[in-house]
Amino acid sequence: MGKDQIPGKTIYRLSIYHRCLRRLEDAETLTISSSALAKAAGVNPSQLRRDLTYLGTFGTRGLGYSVQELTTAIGGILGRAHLQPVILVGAGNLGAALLRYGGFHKEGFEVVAAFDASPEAVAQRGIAVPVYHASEMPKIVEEFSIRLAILSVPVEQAQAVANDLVRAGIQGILSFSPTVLQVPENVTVNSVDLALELEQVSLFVKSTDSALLDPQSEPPTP
Amino acid sequence: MGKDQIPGKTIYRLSIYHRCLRRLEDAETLTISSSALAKAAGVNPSQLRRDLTYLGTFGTRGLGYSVQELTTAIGGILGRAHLQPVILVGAGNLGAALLRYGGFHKEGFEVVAAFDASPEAVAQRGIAVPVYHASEMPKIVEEFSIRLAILSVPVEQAQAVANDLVRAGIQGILSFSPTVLQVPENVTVNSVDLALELEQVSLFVKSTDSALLDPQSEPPTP
DNA sequence: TCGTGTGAAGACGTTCACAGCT
DNA sequence: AGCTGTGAACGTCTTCACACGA
Repeated sequence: MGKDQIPGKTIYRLSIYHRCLRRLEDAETLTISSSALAKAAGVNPSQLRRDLTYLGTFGTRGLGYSVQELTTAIGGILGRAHLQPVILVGAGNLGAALLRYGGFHKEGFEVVAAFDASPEAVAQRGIAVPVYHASEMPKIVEEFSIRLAILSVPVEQAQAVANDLVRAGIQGILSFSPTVLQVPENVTVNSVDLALELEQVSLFVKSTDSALLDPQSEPPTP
Repeated sequence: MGKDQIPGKTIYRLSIYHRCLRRLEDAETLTISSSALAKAAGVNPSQLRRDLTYLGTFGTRGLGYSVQELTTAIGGILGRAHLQPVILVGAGNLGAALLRYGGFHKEGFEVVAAFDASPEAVAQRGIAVPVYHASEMPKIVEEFSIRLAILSVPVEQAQAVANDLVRAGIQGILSFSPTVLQVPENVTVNSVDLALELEQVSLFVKSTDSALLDPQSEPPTP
């Protein structure tokens, strides 16, 4: 089929642009230039323009882009029509915090249920989401046709629980375990390893005085 | 100076290899082949070997790598000699969870102090780290020569607090705010945007049936 | 004049494929 | 036979630089 697929990195940046644009909409800005938006998003202006060409032609030469048009165009690609349901597995320390985190909802996700090995213990205040025993997970995933899961169980259990999720029909996992999960290739895993991210910062800081590393790409300093 | 700098992406993977190797050490494995380690780390064997050439020659042809030697060699690059002190700013929902998170310590970091606008409110159980008022931050950063900070304040305050951190002498920031922080170029920022990461998973999941995106790079399915 | 859209160039990262050591 | 180390090919991403439109 069409060879005009959008590269993964562009998709990632489109999400960032979309965030910035929504903030501009709130500020009732009407138009913005590639360089201004690029600065807000922490990228090079050329890159921004290149990324936008995947959507078609939206800018007005000599003026910039219509904030509203651009927001709609990117929103169309990202498909934020309705709230995506998500489950969370492992309502421990980090998991409970994620349940209280408002950021997911703001980006169009609704955590509809949480699961834990001992749900009673999670009866902490401030958690509005129902917490079930882990054994109930497959039933609920099927009942509500849920495709996304947040995995925040201890490392030792991560692979086993991931297997359960895949078996239950989950197609995308956001994992917080410091392990590489082995899953079938039709399942998408995105791993956020908090300690590793901190380590990267630390390495690039040291690099300034020891000059051993290449201050490139990933850790951005915009 | 030497032109043989190690690329950022390789550094990132070296951290992953190091983790895997330590796990192998615990399991008392003596040697491992590039393909086995690559599988555990979720990368291509060629890539692993290429990455390792930045460290020199460590493998034994026909056999593989000595787990211990490799661990030491990578550890040397990553410089995990002693515990790095870190502060955390913003001990709210997510921040408090990070304070209780053991993963940082396991990777060689010690969160020595936390700061919040209302430290009294953070007098929750289970937090071993002292929590000070935000105004005390510069003093403590200087006193203990701290270079790294974890930033987990609400979005609206993120840039202002980041400015404070930079002014206090912090050189590396791990931020959890969904904004691009503007900092001087001698300061490293690594931004972990939880909602964005979840969104990426969602987009790559949808891509399987709508076939619009390029299932490439970033979201790994090893 | 200002800022977009884009060919072309360049830098970077990944993977192949195989020579060579054990 | 097995597996590393690496030249070379390939593919991807980024940036430059400038023509063109408003």
